[in-house]
Amino acid sequence: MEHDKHKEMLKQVMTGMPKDETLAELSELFSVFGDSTRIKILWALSEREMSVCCIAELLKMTQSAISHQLKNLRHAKLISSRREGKTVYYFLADDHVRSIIDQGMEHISE
Amino acid sequence: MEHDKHKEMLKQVMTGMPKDETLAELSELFSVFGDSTRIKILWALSEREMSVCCIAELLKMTQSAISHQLKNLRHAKLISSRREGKTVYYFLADDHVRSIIDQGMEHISE
DNA sequence: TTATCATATGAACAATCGTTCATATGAGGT
DNA sequence: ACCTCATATGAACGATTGTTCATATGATAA
Repeated sequence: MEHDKHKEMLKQVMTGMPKDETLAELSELFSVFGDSTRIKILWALSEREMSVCCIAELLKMTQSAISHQLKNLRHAKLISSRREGKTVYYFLADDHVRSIIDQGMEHISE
Repeated sequence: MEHDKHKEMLKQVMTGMPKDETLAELSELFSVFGDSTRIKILWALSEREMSVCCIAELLKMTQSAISHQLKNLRHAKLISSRREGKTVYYFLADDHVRSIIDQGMEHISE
């Protein structure tokens, strides 16, 4: 029957799909990339590690705004930090970050 | 001087950075992936093309909610559609989509 | 200690977002 | 014409988000 084949098909797609929790985690990851301030920060850090005020100066934004966003990025484990005296240097946690950005770039430029 | 080297460094990072418009476009792309409903839809469509009501049934969500999200995905050029009688079938616009998702998946599973 | 510089953080605000509900459009079928 | 099924859409709602402002913490120097 037609209806049975339909249900069969839905079931098949369902079983291939990762569990809700995983997909939620995935969308959370992408939403971190979904803000231009954070993208700029990530890009800057992919060039070299930087202090908070340096990033703020580079992006012409408030130190507070940057600090808040660094918190988000740190929470998503995309960046790490290192303290040297008064200043804190931030850097990319791994190079998945850059490859995700590059993949997105590739999609845009077509 | 120390201060000149700092400005030099900032300038160098700036020149390497894509222009604001591009980064805004990039973050908009990622924010489309930044919602679990949309991720689920994209995943489903990466398995096979599907009608609106089929997606709604699969995700146990309202037809309206799905339709609104399909609009977002279509606007981001991640999906296309094909009409067959009364029903409209949606499918992935290209396979960048799947590779972006896979890249994200790779980051999560570590 | 006190002063200063670098960074972090909490509250408040406007703006954006995803869903729901009601309704509109559009394409058959009778 | 009418009815029905599939899809689209506008308004409204609560929820989340990014920035600002004010203030707190933390580290160094005097």
